[in-house]
Amino acid sequence: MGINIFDIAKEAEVSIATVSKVVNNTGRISDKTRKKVLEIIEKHNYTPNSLATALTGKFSYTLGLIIPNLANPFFGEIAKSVEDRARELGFSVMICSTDYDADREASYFTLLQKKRVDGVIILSGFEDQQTITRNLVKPNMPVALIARDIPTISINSVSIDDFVGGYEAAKHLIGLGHRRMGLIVENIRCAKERVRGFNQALEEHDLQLDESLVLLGEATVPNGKKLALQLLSGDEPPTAIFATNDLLAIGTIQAANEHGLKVPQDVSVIGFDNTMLATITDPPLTTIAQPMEQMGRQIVDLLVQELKGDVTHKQRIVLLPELVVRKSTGLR
Amino acid sequence: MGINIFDIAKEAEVSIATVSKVVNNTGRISDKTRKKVLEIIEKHNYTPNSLATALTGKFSYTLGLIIPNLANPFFGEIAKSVEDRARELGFSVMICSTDYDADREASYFTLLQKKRVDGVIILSGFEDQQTITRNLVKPNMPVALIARDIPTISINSVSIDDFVGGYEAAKHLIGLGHRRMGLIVENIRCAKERVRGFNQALEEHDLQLDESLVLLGEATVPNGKKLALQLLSGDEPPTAIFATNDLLAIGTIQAANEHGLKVPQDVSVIGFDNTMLATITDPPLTTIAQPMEQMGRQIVDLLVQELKGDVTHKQRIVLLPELVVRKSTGLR
DNA sequence: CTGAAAGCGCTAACAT
DNA sequence: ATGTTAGCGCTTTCAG
Repeated sequence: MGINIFDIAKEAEVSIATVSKVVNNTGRISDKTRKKVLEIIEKHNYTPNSLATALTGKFSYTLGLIIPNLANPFFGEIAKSVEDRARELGFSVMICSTDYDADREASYFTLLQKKRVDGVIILSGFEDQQTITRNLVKPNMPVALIARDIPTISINSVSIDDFVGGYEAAKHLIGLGHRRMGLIVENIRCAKERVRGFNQALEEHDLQLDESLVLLGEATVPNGKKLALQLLSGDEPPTAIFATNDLLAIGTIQAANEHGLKVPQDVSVIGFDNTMLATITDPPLTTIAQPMEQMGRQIVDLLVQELKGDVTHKQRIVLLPELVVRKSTGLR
Repeated sequence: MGINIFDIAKEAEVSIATVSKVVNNTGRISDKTRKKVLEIIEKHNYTPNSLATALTGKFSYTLGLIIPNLANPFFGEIAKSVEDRARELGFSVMICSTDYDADREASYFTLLQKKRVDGVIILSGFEDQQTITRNLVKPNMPVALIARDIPTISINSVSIDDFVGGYEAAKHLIGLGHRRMGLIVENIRCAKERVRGFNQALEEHDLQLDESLVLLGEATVPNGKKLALQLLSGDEPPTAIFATNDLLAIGTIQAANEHGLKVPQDVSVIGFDNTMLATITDPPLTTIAQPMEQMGRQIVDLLVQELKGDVTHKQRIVLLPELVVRKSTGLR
């Protein structure tokens, strides 16, 4: 194949060690030889084989990112930010879409080990403590969690305070005069935290959630629509609906429209995430914002610090979500 | 670090060659030894170091994907489909976001070479023939283009017929009685093809494009809005606007709303791509659909065929776009 | 059917 | 300041 370190060494009339040293800027090399070697390198457009480098050295400078589905803008934005930051720090990222398939998620663990990535960032579809613990912590591979958290294990993570997010959502709705709320909830742990926070605010106002207005389901627009329709066509429909992510909220708006209800006049809708989707619906979606950009950055920083050994203790960074008021919520 | 082929060989009381053979199912091994080796492998959860394998063997089983911005759903959907198919074929994908930065795009070429990926799929922000030719074709690295095409070089590619897409858009609008059209065009070659197709349909109907109604700009929602506002507040505003992608079209709908115009009663809007965004706007967007899923699949197939040497001749696959009529276009 | 040994391209002690 | 050499973990002839 291509040209290698020996070819350069020979042509420059030095040893491969010397070439290696000028390439990596290590050891002491006279300006003269350095220049000469650099010239030959330039001339042949030589670039070290990082597979060999990784095999020898400490790092492969590659990170794995395990994520449910890139086609979902929430994950897309996070992936983008992870890749951006990784690149700044000199790491490439290998991307693994699980499509919410637990087996696939597990098999990626193995694959990433084989590929000798230096660390793995997980945005799991589940929060199956078992899978993660068994597969990654055991082989002693640096792992970091993003947007999900497993409180029981010691692991670097960046997430938001879901409880507060739910709390804020409820407070906003209550402030607008709503008393009877419907919930559309994705079936994952963090969504349930949001519901807990929501409930807390309710209780503080002596309000109580009607359990029959809490619907669980997979996070897609059509599914949000289906569930919202169910909510809206009941005997005593809610005057406001909290969906635990933007996709579900958008489905809810669609359902309202289809049901002949105006948002927000007839029913208020509030989402969660603040993806770009929230800005393009009509009406634009009031939602609880997650700082996706920042989360991606920080998780990479944490992971890289860990694997470089800069920092020995693990961190759990919890960011605070923020209410973004647009036009989908209004006075009761 | 971890356990390696020697450890397995020792414990199984065979040579490393034997272990290698059972792992790769090559050579002839007695069932007895095979079983024994497999047992030890299982016991220690041994998994070969793919860096070493790649260093020796022919393939690294890794592909590079160069793409502008994962946060854009169009790219996200393509990335997902590429990753899915790659995985089915046993390849991982290294993802590289260029953010429409030519330097960054170029530097990724080099990086991917160093990492010894087996091939690269490019969805470039530009269609700078130079960059691609210089950096990839020269070092003899298999490259495939998706959603973009460079007619002048011999390279595997999957794209759609942009000309036909534009033609269809115009035909649809003309059929609805529109005569005065505005265009919002992303400043890349394929978008201009779409405009050419659009023009062709116009000419066939003895219509002529008013050049002052053709605006160029970067493909973002806010920018689409800005440009559309410009179009809409002119002396003789168009009755229909063709935006060369969904993002721009969404901005256009927003501009219309803000300008007090109803879509489609006062102005029709048609987009391009058919991302999930098109379904959630109000009104839902009429658009020209690209089969993103299929494009991703096919480009991976093409690239893998090429690098495995299964197929020697290059292919240029051109898919046909399809008009998807929703609610953003109506009778003049 | 199995094993010895020569690489793959590079880094990092250790000499010189 | 530069070179020698022993790995890194694996595949693959080539002998036996």
